[in-house]
Amino acid sequence: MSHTYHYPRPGLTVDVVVFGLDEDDLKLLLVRGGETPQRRWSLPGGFVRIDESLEAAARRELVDETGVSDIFIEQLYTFGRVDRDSRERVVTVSYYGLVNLSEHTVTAAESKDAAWFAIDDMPTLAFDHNEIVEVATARLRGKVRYQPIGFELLPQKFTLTQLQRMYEKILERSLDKRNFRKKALATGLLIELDEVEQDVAHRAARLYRFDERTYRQLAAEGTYFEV
Amino acid sequence: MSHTYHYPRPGLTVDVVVFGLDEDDLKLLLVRGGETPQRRWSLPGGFVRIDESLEAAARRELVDETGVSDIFIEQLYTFGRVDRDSRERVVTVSYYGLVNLSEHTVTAAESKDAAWFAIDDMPTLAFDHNEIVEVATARLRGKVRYQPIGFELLPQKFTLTQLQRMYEKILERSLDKRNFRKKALATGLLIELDEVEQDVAHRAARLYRFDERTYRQLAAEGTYFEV
DNA sequence: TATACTTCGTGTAGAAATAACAATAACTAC
DNA sequence: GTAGTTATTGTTATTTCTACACGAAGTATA
Repeated sequence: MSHTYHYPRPGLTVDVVVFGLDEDDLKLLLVRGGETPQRRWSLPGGFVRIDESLEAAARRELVDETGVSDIFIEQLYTFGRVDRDSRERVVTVSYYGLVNLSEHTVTAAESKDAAWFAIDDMPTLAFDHNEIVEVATARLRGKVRYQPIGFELLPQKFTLTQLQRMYEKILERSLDKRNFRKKALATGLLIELDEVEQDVAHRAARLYRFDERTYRQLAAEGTYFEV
Repeated sequence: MSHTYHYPRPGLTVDVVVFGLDEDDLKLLLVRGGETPQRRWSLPGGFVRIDESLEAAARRELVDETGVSDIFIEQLYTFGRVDRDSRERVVTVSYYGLVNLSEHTVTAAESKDAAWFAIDDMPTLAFDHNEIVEVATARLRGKVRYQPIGFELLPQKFTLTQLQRMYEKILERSLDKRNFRKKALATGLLIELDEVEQDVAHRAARLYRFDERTYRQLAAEGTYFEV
């Protein structure tokens, strides 16, 4: 690694693909700042400062541009095509994040030109952001099969039907109810609560919560979880 | 993404973790340039130029520093801890690569201060490079289970025993011979050749080669391969 | 040319995981 | 109390996985 380097440096940014789930759809958080060419919608993100880590930059930009804070994020991929931004050379480190829309009300969103879009009804984004979203979607689909990250999309207390719907929306196929419940419970990662859902016009379903403690134990042993 | 940005920019480098396999071990390609603090061994890598893609930069640095060219590489992870290089802020995009040591003779290596190290007998590396190697090893172990990338580590023509040894070295556990062979053949990704290995002091094993054509077809359909 | 040595190549049976399938129970709304 | 909606639960056939051992093929050498 040569340290005496005097050439111009590529710019370095972070961009965040935030997935949210509501009763209907898997959604994506986009912003429309004044700075993007053609005022296109784009992913929240911005330049990395000299004194902050990549993840810190991603969280900072996310709060600044959308008001969304304290969510699960994870690094996705780094995009560095020379012409990905027509104005100048910029390399971007992308992150993806998961939120449950019911508990995380994105209050600041509207006023700041941020909005949720259904994932299969998205505008053309600025730069290569559509490509980043595709990579993020593929990663989510792949990862959800062997790591229980999907819980980040649900409220703390959820029903097995909600859990199943979540998987069905991410994987884009329907799952057998009885088999799904057997497998989900067999992971040992669900804690059955003494509560049922409220205000439904039919038999109320039992509520469960994710067992983080057991998860961390199993994860440390390198165990896999599949659904 | 704010475009009017006048703060100092982090440096941007690439680093490559190259795995090689010989009869004995899984090995790693390291360099000892004059520029690293304490003249420690480090991963081949260097600054990204303004007019080249990340992968191009990784390949260029790899050739320059080790003479190794035209190998399989894939992006791994981007490391951006603020203090990962004590001299200045540098973010590095890491790649991992796979070569078969028998066919790829690294001629230029010795003269350029490059050498192969057995993966479980490595020196302390410069910067956070030991951490990068750990992430690369974990990725390789994870990935080899559901994508047939391991073939990059073998010569074009190989025996089933060689294939099995390769998996055993990567996964660090022994596999059952009969079950392994059944599964490997069942993937449909092996082409049986009309040749056997040469110059062995015992019954010679049949040679196979990897069926890239079939692989690409199956990969396009999103099929998984497990061993 | 026989004998020792090494690796190659192969099948089966029990266990476990997976996939397909529907009827009754609980509760709400009217 | 009746209609409507969703919750909850078990069995069986199929597939996949795991454990396990021996004769065949070829080389080396006495």
